[in-house]
Amino acid sequence: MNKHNIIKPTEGELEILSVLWLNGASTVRAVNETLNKTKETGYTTTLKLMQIMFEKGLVSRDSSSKTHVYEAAITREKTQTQFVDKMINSLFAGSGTELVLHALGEHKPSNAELDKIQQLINQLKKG
Amino acid sequence: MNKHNIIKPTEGELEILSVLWLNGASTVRAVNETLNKTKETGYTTTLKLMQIMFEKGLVSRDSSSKTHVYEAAITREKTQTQFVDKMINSLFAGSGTELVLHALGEHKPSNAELDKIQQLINQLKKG
DNA sequence: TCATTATTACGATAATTTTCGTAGCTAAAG
DNA sequence: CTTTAGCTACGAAAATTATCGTAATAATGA
Repeated sequence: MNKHNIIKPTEGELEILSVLWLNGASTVRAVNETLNKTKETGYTTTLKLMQIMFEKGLVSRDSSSKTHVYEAAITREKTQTQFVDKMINSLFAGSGTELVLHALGEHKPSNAELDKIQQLINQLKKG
Repeated sequence: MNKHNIIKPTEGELEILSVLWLNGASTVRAVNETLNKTKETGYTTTLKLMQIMFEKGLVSRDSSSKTHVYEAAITREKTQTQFVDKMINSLFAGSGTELVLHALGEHKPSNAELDKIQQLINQLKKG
């Protein structure tokens, strides 16, 4: 429907997308099994959700063989941006910096990771 | 119901909480007017939502006078943590650092803000 | 060929969230 | 005292999301 995904995945859809991003193209059964590691879900429930996602354009599928193979049709990066933006606006008064400070405070990264962040900061300062 | 807010506000509820966090205790009318600056919403719609939020414990209210005055019952900070955690898990493979890097890349902060972030990083490295 | 198995399609239902109309109450204005 | 205006309560409906049972279909192997 919408060429440029203004469609915001629901929470359930996001879980499925996560699996697809992580594992690549997968059958419904494979996705369902992955989901069941953390959350009990019926096969047809997952199937139905993925069919709806197909209609919405969130996933594509190869239906050449009986067992369809689904693939994420939106990138992880775009979706991250979509959600991060929404959250910054609704919870951090529009300030990305606030979000960064909050995240750093809550999830203490290792020194190596801190270095990586610092590197990006230096780069941003120069640019 | 739940002593420690495991209750996740819906999107609509979050918008109302944002107004309450920003403006402090407010009447339904005041909240509704603020909401209408960016989004058309009927008065009774906002009222009903806030009543439901009261039942859920998301807001408290002073009903001593006819016109009730509502106040956020959960802190912005706790809610931020709740949503940031969820997002890190569902969209950033559990890595807070990834979220930070993404946010920095998308929302280029000013140099002053970058300094503030760097300061926190240095502090974390030492601690 | 026939029975078994795995899969999709379809539709119905439940659960949740959002929206709004209307009634009843109260205070203030006249 | 009566009318008017604004507010809450209540209930119902619409819209969205999540769940699952069942039928139809195709593939597999005996």
